[in-house]
Amino acid sequence: MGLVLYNTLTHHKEPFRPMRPDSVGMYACGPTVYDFVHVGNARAAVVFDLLYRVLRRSYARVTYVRNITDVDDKIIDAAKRNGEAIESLTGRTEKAYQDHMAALGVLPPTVQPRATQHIAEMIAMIEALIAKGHAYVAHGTVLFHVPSDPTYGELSRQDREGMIAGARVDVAPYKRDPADFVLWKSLTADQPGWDSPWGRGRPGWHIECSAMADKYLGTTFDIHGGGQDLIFPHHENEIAQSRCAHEGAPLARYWVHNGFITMRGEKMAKSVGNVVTAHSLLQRHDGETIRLTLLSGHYRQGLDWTDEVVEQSKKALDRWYRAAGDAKAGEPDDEFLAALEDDLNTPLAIARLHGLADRALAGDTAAQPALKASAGVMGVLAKDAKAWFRGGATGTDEAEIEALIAQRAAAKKAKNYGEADRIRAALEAKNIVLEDTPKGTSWRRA
RNA sequence: GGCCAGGUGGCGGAGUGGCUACGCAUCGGUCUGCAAAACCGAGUACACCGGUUCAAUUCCGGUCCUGGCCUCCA
Repeated sequence: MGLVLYNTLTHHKEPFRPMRPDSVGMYACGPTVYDFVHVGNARAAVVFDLLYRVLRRSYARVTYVRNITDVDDKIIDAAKRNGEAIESLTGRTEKAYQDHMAALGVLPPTVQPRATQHIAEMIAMIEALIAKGHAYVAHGTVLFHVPSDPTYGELSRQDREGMIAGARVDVAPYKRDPADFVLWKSLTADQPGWDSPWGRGRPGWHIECSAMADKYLGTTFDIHGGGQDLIFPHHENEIAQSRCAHEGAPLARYWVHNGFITMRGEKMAKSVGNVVTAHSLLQRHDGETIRLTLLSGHYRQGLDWTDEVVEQSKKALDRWYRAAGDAKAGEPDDEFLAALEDDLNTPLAIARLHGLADRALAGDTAAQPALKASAGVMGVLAKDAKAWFRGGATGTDEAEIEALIAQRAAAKKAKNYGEADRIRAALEAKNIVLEDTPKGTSWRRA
């Protein structure tokens, strides 16, 4: 079969063929580190992590680059508000991000470059753009001249008229064209910045991705990913900068964009005030539950975040852990893999996992290793079953639970079912569920 | 206004020109002291209006509605 991906550039699903037979280069836009990421940011990370995992099955070398944006107005503002040094804020936020991603089963990318460590590369690219007539300097600020790139707008299918008609275009007086955007922003001496050929300043938003992608993946690479809201202007501008700096060579061959997380149908965003952070969710749910919820809908569709969908994912994982038992991972199921290779059709893949669980529960021992391995490709079912059902601190001592189970067994033997049910209810109140089997009573945390 | 996605059963959510998606919830049953888990069974869907077709939820056109982007944004 082989992987098929929907390419935003062409609006079609296309068979994925890398530039080189055995290696793939992929870039995904990472976080701006000034605060905890929300579920929407987590979705992007999980989606591209899944793509990374799928690619690694078929290609010997996959280079996955995910940047860390550690220079930005929001960072400077947040640091000022906190009375904290910028490096302190970005350092501790990045640490939290790495921890949260690990909890969600997101593998570390091959490279996680930081913007502040690539200022020289950005300056070099800006100089090249000026030399080629695609950028100009105005009052210490360097701007990309959009009309100098005749193919501008290809990704978002926006023409310049459309852009300018948008109410929020900032038509600064020093711009030659309303659509021109900043490559290097001039700053006064007291603001955090770097020296450059155009004076003190800091890079514009888009240039870091172009410069770092060039450094780690080369002029043209295979896949570029990000959230749908980055299509315009961020990715459009990245494309323009890189192509113009590289004599027309395209930046990326496949563009992959994930849909949004919504709350009651509305986009999750700080400005709306409806964000749920990964941090807060991880305090209430296992990372696998959150990850499966994020993958429960197709990545290009919107996903409305509710307690119900999280609960459904929890139940699915309970069932799979029960079905897989202590089996070691074997080979993933072919139909499952085919679903993932069809543009990451995770809902269909999940249906396949349910099918494997059915077989495993019916006593097909071959289905257990297949279930474990298949779910593993999706980054879930990675723990052992006992840890899944009994893990998590609830403050109830396990010895105490066993003692109560023994008491209940005695009561049952004496046909004192009132007492037996009382003990069971008392444990249930502590979130402990008992299951009587022919081999005795077992327990799990709900 | 321009551009881009969508509207599937109580809910979540795939997919297909004719054949049960799947899951959650619900109802009935098996099992159980009763539960839990598991299993069996039940059921309902494809926004609306036209068109193409032997046949459309699936293709085409139109209408209505929802969400996103239009230089903060995953």
